[in-house]
Amino acid sequence: MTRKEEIRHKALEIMKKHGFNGLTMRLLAKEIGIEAPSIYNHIASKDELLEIVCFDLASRFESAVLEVNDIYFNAPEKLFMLVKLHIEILCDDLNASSVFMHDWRYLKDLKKKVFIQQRNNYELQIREIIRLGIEEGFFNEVDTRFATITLLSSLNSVVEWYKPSGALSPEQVAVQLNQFVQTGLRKH
Amino acid sequence: MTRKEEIRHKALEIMKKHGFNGLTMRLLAKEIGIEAPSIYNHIASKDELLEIVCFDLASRFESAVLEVNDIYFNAPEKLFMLVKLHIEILCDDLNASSVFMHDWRYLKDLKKKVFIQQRNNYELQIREIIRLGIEEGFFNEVDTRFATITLLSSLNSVVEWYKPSGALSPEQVAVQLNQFVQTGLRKH
DNA sequence: TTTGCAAACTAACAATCGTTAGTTAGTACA
DNA sequence: TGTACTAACTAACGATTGTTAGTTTGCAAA
Repeated sequence: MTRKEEIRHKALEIMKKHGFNGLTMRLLAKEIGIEAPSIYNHIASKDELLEIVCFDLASRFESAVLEVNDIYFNAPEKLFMLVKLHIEILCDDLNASSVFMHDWRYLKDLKKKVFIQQRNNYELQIREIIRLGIEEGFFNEVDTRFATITLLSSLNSVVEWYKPSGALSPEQVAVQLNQFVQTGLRKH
Repeated sequence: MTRKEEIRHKALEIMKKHGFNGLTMRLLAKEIGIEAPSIYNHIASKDELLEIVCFDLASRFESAVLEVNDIYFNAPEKLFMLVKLHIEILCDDLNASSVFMHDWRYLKDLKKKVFIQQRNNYELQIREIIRLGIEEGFFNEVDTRFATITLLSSLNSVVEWYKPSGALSPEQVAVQLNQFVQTGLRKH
């Protein structure tokens, strides 16, 4: 692992724990074992650390939904596939995912604007899957925006509790979440 | 509205927009039309502003779940009642709710510990409702911890999109959310 | 052996933060 | 009128922040 990678990795760890504002360059440096200004031999700014995480994950989510819309055909299947990919991405780096969820709001004005736009686009494509499901007669006639946001919140909660050391694989979590959002708690 | 109330109200507005760290006493003062140090004639500290919001809401949630467990009898009914009360509390002050969701992590060590404990207690009581629902044969045999966290995430997402000026009342939102978590997206 | 570069260092700057001290103006009440 | 209190003010403190400038060290290539 290069120094730059080490810095990014440690920065994510601290950000997950203390939030973006709780990450100080002096603390980050101390954890690595160097002095704060030395960090700037490897990265451009503190903001950059946040931007890279946010936009990297955003683009991965975007790829996922594009993939889903390319291949799978009916809406319940599409949704299941999306849930799987979404959870897979989240669990791939839980520190990054946590920062992505909580700290994107500390992006600077322009970057924040772009980020929100990407996120909205992701949401729109999920809405389309749900709309399709209604059209196909598989889903209840819910408000698609409402359903999408609620769905995503359910999925994203994974970053709050998932432990790689636990019993469930990301795939298994996805199956459970898929059941939750598709069939709900009630038996029938 | 007294000055103190005005300060708290404006502080919530700023915190919702910029987070706890984005709230500075100078900005807060400016928005009110006084100087920063004057604020301290009315409040003890910046931290206090956060603590009051967090613990006020926490205790309201706790009351709600106690009320539910006192009165209503079967699990699906209990759950519906809880969803209604939860959404009602969230929508009562959306600024406060947003801060409650995002900024509790900036509570100081001891306060944070107590807060997490209260939140865990709330979650535990909801788990109990779900466990009851499984026992009664109404709910699928899900992992109760998983279900509770997922459920709560769904409910809490309301603070991200609900607008009092919109078409839906909190009650109507609760009905939709209840349907979502109990019966899911799929038709049967 | 010399040169060049990567990556660390020390020192410090300018800005901003929450907060305190000390003071002043206005107002209600004795 | 005199007194006490509320709520504002100005000035400033001490700490912390991200970051820059300038320097030093070690190593690899010429």
